[in-house]
Amino acid sequence: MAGLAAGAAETARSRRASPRENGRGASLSIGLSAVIVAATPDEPRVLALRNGADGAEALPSGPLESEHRTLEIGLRSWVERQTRQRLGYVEQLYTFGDRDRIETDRGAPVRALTVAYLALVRPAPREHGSPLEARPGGSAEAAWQNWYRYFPWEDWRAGRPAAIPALEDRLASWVRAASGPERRLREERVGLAFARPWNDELVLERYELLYEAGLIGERWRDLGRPSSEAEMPASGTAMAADHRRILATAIGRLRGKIKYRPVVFELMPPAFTLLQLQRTVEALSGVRLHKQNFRRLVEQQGLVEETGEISGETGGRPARLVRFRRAVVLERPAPGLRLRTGHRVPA
Amino acid sequence: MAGLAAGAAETARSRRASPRENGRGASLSIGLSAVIVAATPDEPRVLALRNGADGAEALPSGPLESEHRTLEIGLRSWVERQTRQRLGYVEQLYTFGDRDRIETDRGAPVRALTVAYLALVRPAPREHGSPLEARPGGSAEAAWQNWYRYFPWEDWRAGRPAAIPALEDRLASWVRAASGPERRLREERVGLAFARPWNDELVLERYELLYEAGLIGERWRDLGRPSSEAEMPASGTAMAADHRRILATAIGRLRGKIKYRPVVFELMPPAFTLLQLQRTVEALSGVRLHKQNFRRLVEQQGLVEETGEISGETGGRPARLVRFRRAVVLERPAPGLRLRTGHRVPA
DNA sequence: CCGCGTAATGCTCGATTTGAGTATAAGAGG
DNA sequence: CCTCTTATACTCAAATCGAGCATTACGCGG
Repeated sequence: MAGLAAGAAETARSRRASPRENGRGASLSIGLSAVIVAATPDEPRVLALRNGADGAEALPSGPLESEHRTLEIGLRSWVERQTRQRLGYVEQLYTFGDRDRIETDRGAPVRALTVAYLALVRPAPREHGSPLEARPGGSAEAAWQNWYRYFPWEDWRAGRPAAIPALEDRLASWVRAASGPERRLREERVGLAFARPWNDELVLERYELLYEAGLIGERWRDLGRPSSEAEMPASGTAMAADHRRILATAIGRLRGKIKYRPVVFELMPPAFTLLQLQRTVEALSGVRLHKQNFRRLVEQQGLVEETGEISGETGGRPARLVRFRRAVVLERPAPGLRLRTGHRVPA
Repeated sequence: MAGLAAGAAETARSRRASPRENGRGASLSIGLSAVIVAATPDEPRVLALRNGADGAEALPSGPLESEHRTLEIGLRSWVERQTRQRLGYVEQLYTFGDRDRIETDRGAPVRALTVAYLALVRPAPREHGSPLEARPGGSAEAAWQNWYRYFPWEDWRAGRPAAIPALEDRLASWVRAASGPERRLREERVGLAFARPWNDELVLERYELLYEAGLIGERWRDLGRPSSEAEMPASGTAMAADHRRILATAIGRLRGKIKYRPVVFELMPPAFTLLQLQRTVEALSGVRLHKQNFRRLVEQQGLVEETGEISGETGGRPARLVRFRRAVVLERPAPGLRLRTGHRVPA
């Protein structure tokens, strides 16, 4: 958790503010990047631009400008200009600043500091359940992408992903390639990240392992060596710079957060059925859930309330439409703690 | 959670790198700040410098330098130079960057971006249980401070803090001072942040409410108006710039994190008794815990293991000394989730 | 109108976990 | 040996969980 491994990237990023001279001779640029997430009951989606400097897909990003009062405002305005997508829920993710996160400004190297954000958007009503528009409007290059395109090993909804065995094989040899304490360390990291039962939150940890083991395209690009496709079985689509690492951070954070904050509802339409909710959670977390217990949880936690309406679109028996019950935020301290009241003394 | 309220501060900060010109005319500086936490069974402590520009206490901080390969390395080196304190566990907290977080460089305003970190340090063996050295060595101005000095309303270990009634009174009038939807909003925010039962994690939310309501010294300083002490009943010691906000962020994060990650152990000596552990958790979270249930939790979760030794220092019957059981990280997905395995289908 | 297929919803039930105690053990100090 | 203080064991009802089975209600193809 503490500290991300260094992710090198000499790829130039477009649209940055012109860099400033650092008193000590190096240059510095500050960027804002956004992981913009939407979801249907089938697919978790992220907004990507097709215009990476090297043609790779990229996250919407732009420079911090002085007229932006706060970082978040800067981000919102950039995103809206770039993708014509209005942002609702926004939270700061992480600030990436390794020295080797370099871009070039007219040939001069520039240290790139990027403050990354996670944003959740609600699909237009008719889109929930049907595919989202591929083109969210605005910049012609912005498109919604199923995020498992970048992380095929993260989707366990239909059972163990086909990519896993090959990846585990390669990881095992990567472990064997080391010796002594380093080997034990690798062993432990792999064991934790790929343990059964599957831990859906370790998205970043898995990405970093695969990166270090040379199973991620970006790794070879960052090293300046050609990537031999054969070496990377089903390792997903590459992205510009370290955007895939940022995306991994976002997915892990979101998967964790839905378990103790009612953030899923930021992705749901105003009214929905319990199965739609369940499928959306499943899409995000990449695992299947037990239907009856899921509804029991949602209902007895008071997360939703009746709208009184009925959906006919189910394909089976019609379902009640419910909506998010805002009051729950005032009632539960934060659904799902450790240290329950039983550990506390009445005071 | 999404977005921090703007925290203004025209106080100059010392020891920043010289600012760089921003293409658009404004200047920018990047700082690293550290909330360094230690704990005894009695007191949660934070390392503070006594040398704020206006004499206020400040968090250790310094500029990002180009020779630092990563932000975290830069932070560590700064802290070690400034306080002679070696850092163990370090995690990035938040990046603060409101435009009005300004410092001045020879008269010119500079936008200050600060990447804040949370660090946990283990006291020297003999210090756990006895007071920490006031002077951690290194810079003569660094001193450990009980963090409740800055947040008197956060310590409920001895029952409702004396400061609370006055603060709630003042908050109630602040709520009444608004009307319409703004009033309802304030009402809800206060209701949530100060609800019974007390929610120990809402440290930042409470600080921001008190700040907005004018009950925090920094507010008046930031507005450039004299703070009438009478208006601020028991509102704690002020800090330089927005350091108290950063500290609030850190405390809230730490209080939340101990509930699902074994981070407390980063603050414990190698061997300790269960009561020492309990008291440390209580000191951090500011609430008292049920002794028997606390031990049951710790033991049956497998968080600790016997050392075989016995402590004589208890004041009562001698206690077993235990140590953190590292293996727990490999066993439990993350002690304390929602969505237990019962919601998952075997796949 | 019947029988499927597909979902929605209801309900059960043993196994754990929790919340809140009570009871007993083992030192130190007088 | 009495008291104070803390450690540690054990209890027990209530709530929650994990895993199912059973029933209901549409649309649709005959």
